[in-house]
Amino acid sequence: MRVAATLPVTDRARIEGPDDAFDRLDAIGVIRHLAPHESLLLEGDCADRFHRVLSGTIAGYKATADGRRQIVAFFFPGDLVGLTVGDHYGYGAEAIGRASVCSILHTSMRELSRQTPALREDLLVALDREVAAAQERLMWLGRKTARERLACFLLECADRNGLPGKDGRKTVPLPMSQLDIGDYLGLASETVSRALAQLARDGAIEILRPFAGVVIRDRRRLETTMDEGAHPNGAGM
Amino acid sequence: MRVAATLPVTDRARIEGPDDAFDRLDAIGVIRHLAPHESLLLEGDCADRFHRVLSGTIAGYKATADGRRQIVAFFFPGDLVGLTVGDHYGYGAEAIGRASVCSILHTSMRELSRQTPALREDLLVALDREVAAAQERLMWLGRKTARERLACFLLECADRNGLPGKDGRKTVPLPMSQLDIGDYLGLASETVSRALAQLARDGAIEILRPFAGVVIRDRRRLETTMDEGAHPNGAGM
DNA sequence: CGACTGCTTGAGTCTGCTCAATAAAGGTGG
DNA sequence: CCACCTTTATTGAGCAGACTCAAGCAGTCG
Repeated sequence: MRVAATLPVTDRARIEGPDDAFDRLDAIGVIRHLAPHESLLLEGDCADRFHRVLSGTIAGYKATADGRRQIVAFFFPGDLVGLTVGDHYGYGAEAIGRASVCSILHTSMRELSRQTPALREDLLVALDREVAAAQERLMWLGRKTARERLACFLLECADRNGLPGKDGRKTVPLPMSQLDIGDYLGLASETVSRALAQLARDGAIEILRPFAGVVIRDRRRLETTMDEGAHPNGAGM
Repeated sequence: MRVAATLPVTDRARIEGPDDAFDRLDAIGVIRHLAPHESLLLEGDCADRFHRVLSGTIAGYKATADGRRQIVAFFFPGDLVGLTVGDHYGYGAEAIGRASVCSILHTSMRELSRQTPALREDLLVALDREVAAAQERLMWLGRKTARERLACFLLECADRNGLPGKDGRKTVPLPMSQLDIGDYLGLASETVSRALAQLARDGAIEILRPFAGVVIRDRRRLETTMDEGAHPNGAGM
């Protein structure tokens, strides 16, 4: 898990980071390359496989009939997309930019996990993490202001994909558009833009131009912004 | 899973509903009775056991330093509380009213699952359902209006705990307070009260007085309300 | 080098918030 | 059994955070 985001990836790219049994998945899967915005799977589709991200970023989303969209997760290299034991996917998924994945059929997976019991355990861990992540974000969406959500998001991204810099600074690549960030945080894209601008004005971050990420300039300040109080929607105090 | 909500429960109560391997858990667990608002586990505590709800309702929640609270799940009889493979709980949990649970140590669980491989599978299914539920609710909190969230919530409760009535009507017991519902839906309790009142005015539901649930009077109308459009926060169109 | 897409910024507005006061239940103890 | 206190639900008034709409500005790509 956890890699520098978008690296040129050869056909059999190795994901860096702590070795988990998932590395073995690459051997039984099929590589697929995705163009920007190309769909990987649709909500409600019959779930006969899942995908391991090799490069790029994948967005998992739910949509309503009238066009509203909620991104339920961003998947980075090493992450598993479309993991479920049900028979239908709970969310759709599409590539943010160019991306590549390794697709594993449930049937192949079952076979492999007979030989490698550790895989079952790791699957449990992966699902567990997904639960924790989703529940953490329920807190964001239900009880935090736009600024707080942004701060939480940036710190999460920093911890997952941040590139270390001098004296605690981190460059955080954000491959997704501000519209996508809004759909992830339950905000309008304009609100994302304004909140980012304000964090930059406050000296917490620096925005990379043209927009491609941020540099964390004052992590402490960002962390206090995560919980500064004020009130999610509506009114005064 | 799925039972009539609050029944007088004897020490070794049997949960109704489709037999799952979890019934076996009751044999290796310890019964515990909880008073209203009594805490079952704390967020961040060392996770050495989980709990199966026997009777009553349990709320799983996260809280910020400044007192904001987000309920991440309601647990009804048959549900598993505090299920994780990590070593710390991701949320706290407390009883809504009187409740009883069966507490299973991870060590006992491991032992039992060696004998009963089906348990491992069911655990996966349980976690998978938790993921799906949390992600569904991300959509509610991120992209739905107060009325829509309420409609979604009532229909979810109806499907889990609803008591069938004549011609499609269902009595839906709601053991939690409106404040709890608000903390579940990311709303103020006043907003819950107002949204319920409006649904009742529209003829979709009938509110049981004193507040203890609702009767679904027009399910079709509730279902269209789930997605009626309009816009989550803020402004006009 | 246009046409697009994505980001920024401004103006105005609505949803859901806070604060506040009242009413209705529930629990407790005399 | 009733008075009292606490907790929960209702309803009103007013406010503000985040929305929509709209215009303007880069960058990017064909």
